[in-house]
Order: sequence, then structure tokens, then C-alpha cells
Amino acid sequence: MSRQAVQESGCVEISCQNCGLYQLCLPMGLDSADTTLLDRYVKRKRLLKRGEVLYRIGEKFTCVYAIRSGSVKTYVSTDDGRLQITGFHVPGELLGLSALDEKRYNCEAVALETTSICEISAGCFEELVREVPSVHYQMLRMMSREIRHNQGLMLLLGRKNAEERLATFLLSLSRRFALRNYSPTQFNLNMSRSDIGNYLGIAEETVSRIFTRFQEEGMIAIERRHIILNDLKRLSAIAREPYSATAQVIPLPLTQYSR
Amino acid sequence: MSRQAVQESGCVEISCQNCGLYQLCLPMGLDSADTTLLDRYVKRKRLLKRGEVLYRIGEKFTCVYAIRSGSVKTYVSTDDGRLQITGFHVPGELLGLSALDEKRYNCEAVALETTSICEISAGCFEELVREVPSVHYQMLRMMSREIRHNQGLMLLLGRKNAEERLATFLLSLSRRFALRNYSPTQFNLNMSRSDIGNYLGIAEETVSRIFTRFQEEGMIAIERRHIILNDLKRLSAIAREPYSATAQVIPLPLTQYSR
DNA sequence: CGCCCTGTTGAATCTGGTCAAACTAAGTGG
DNA sequence: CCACTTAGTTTGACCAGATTCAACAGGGCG
Repeated sequence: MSRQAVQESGCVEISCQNCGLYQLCLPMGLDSADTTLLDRYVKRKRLLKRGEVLYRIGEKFTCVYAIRSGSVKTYVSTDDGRLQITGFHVPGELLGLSALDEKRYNCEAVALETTSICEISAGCFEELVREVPSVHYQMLRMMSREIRHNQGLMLLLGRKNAEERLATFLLSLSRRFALRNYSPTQFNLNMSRSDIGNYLGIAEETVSRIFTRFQEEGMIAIERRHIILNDLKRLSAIAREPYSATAQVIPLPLTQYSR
Repeated sequence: MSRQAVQESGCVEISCQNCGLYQLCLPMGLDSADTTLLDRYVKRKRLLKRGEVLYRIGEKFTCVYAIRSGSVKTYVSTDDGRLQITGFHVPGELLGLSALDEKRYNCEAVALETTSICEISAGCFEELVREVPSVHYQMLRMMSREIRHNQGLMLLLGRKNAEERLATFLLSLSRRFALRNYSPTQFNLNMSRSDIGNYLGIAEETVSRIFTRFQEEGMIAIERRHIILNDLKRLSAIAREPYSATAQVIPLPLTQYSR
């Protein structure tokens, strides 16, 4: 039935080789038989342009999505349209899992740039999780990670002032770059000040002001979207990272902000 | 091995009949064979007094906990000891799931009152999830729910002012009571103002002030910890609930605040 | 070249935090 | 039973940080 779906969509040529689900599961001990199985479940591919919506709040839960390339932001909103960005998502990550409970998407997903997505129907997803044990446990871990990420963000939103938020944000980027073997002290912020502000719960003007203050104090050098961190120690002192700084890396699943 | 653990702990008499895991899973289609299986996995029971710690941030992930009775708050913290309460948890809920990914607890759990807990070792938990399909999918749904809850809280913390936060909080309690067939307009707040403030990311003085303001405006009547909601409509208007108000109930897994 | 978008800066304003004090209820011990 | 302590709550005064509004600078692009 899922194979049929693949054929219907005219996307038979699409293997799962480069899709997020594959990337996600392979390092976790899936053997090739499993990945062949994966292929069966991927329904079709979608290509989104910047600003296009993947799913909306309240919409029925139809698919789980895996990002192949590009990046996506998710956000929730109030009655009167105020948005809170809850995450930026990159290749290898899954979207829509938080709809499993209520069978409705509870946040909105929008492409930040041209983005390629694998679609897995909700039914197929359940089947997949049931039939492939290694995928199954991997799902739990992924959701566990998302919960942890959100908790870090709540701490930031609830208890940190604007300076601390910015410092935390910069350090989190720095660490993620270090993990990917990019420079931890020099990179591009490829999102707008307003995105940063929204994510951190402060006005974009405040973001600007604090960046310039940090610069005046010599901790950073920033020019448009390129930034150099001159004093990680001082930034750390300001950021006031969570207790288990070693274990709990960061609440920021962001896109690759360097190049 | 898990059976052995049960016997070692001297808690053989404890069946899973009243433990959270049982309550959780039974309505979801577990048959009695499955629940017998469940019994095998519950290692032992713990009894916590008010203020006692169930697990700490950074501690190794050893167990998943199910609340039998009482209530527990979880929180994360910064370097310098500021806390952010991330949830209040009640019977039937599981604790510790967000440690699945990193194998360390990333928040701290403390009993709010005398609380009875079932303990399931991490290894047994994995086995349980692997062997009992109905439990497995249930886990995914639980974590999905927690993510949704956290997203609502992030929206509140990032984009709402103090009045809106309080109104949201009161309405969420009201709805939960309605679900349990308690009065949605009259109940006890059995947590301190400071707990409320911490949870909502505002000072306890601000909580007090806004409660009195709401009272002056006739929307509520409050006396110590007993509260009457006189005007749900006006509260809703202030709260500015998320778009899909129907689908997305509330970000507040709180304890029974009425009696 | 001129327009638009993003980002920066300044000034006024205001929300909410902090500090301090008073008050209440509930214990606690003599 | 009463004096005393303690924790929780409320209230006022003051102030800092952040928002809002507005103007402006500069780069990228048609």
C-alpha cells in the first residue's frame, strides 16, 4: 500500500538514501535490510520555497516529514497573531512528531529557504515504527531530545535577561559549529535580527543594541551577519548556562550558520 | 532479572494495579497479559515527602518513574541557581523520559507533597517498550504531548505579558477541572504564589498584584488559595489563547487543585 | 540611480522587578 | 492559653530594563 502510494505520486526514483530519516537511522544501527524497508515507507518528496508552509496549526496530522536539505522554522502563535519560534530545523531532523498525540499539528512549519522534504504518511509511520525496532527506539530518543531542547529554551525565556539570552544564543551556535568542525569563534548569522529576537523572546531592536554593546566591550566583532567571538569566557559568564553544562549542550537546533 | 529485582527490593506485594504506568496503558488497549507483563517490570516503589528530590539534573539516567499518587514539580536551572519550573505532574504521568537521549536527567524532580512513585529501571523500560507494542506507541504519544505542552509554555513565556499569563493559567486550570467533572469556575489553588510566578516567569509580587486587579475588575473572587472565576469570557479575551483553542487544550499538566 | 529591506540608533514610555514593610494564618513551645 | 516565630501573601515606592515609535544609514538589486 505504501509502495502503491510511491508509484501514484510518480516519485518512484526517489530512494531514501539522502532523506532525513535515512541519515537519522543509519548511524544508529540500521542494517541495509532496514533501510530498504525505509525506502518502502517514504511516500513522496516535496520541494518548498522560502516562506512556503509545510503544515499549519490545527491541521489534521497526515504526515511525518524528514528534512533532506534546507531549513525549516516552527512556531506557535496566540489568538492575535503573535508568533513564538520554537525551533529551527535542519537536514536529518523530523517534523510533525508532536502531532502524534492529538492527531493535529500543534505548530506551524515554514521553510526558511528552498527546502527538500521527505513525506511519510502517518499510517506508514506507525507501521514503520512498529516493524523496525531500531527506528522505534530512535524515535523515542529524538523526542526526548526535543523535550530537552525546549526545556532549555523555557529556562532562557523565563529566567534570563536580554544580555544573557544573546550570550546563550551565541555560545550555542559556537558549540554547534565546533561539533561540525567549523570555527567556534567566527561564523555567519544567516538569519535576520528579527528572527533572533523572536526566538529569544525580545525585540529586534534590543538584539541590535546588545550586539553593539557586546562589541563596544570587545567581546565580539560583528558586521552585518558575520560575527567573531573574541572572548568566549566572558560570554559564558554572562550566559549563565544550565548546571550540567557538559551534558546539556544547547537548546538550539539551528541551521548551519557558517560557510 | 527484572523479576529478581522485584524480589530483591522486598516489594513483591506491589502490583502495578495502581501505578501510573498501568493507568496509563490500560485504557490504550493493553490486555491483561500485557499488564501482567507490566508487573514484571516495576522494580520497586518509593515514597517521597514534600520537598524530597526524585532525581537531579546531570545524574545518570537509571530509572523511569510513574506517579501513583501525589504530585511532583520538575524544573531546570541556570548556573547561578535560578530555577524555571517546567511542569507539575500528577498520578498517571511518567517522569524521566527526557533523559532517554543523553542518558542523564536534564531536569530536577521534587515532590510537592507526600508522593508515591513506581520505579522502572532504564534497562527494563527499554525491554518493556520493545516487548509490548501497545506500550511502545503510547510512549511516543506521551512524549508528543509533553512537547506540545512545552510549546504552549514557550509561547506564554516568550510573547505574553503578565496579565495574559495569569489569565491563561487560570483558564487552563478551569478546563482541566471541567475535564475531571470538577467545577470550572470555583477551585483551590493549592500551590504558592511563588510557584505560580516561577512557572509563569514573573515575580510573585506581580502574581499578587494581578490577582487583586482581576478581583477589583470583578473577573474573579480570590481569598487565600480559593478562587472563583466570575467571567470566563473576559478572562479568555485577556489570555489570548493559541489559534486552535479547540484542539490544543493547555500547557498545564497540573495537580487537582480543587477538592 | 533610486528603491526596498535590514539593521542601527535615539528618545520617551511603561511594564514589571526589586526592596521594604505590614499583615495574616498557622504553628511552636513555654 | 498566650507570646513568639515562621512562612506566605499583599501592598507601596522606586527604578531598571525593555518596548515602542520614529528617524536614519547602508547594502543589494532592479
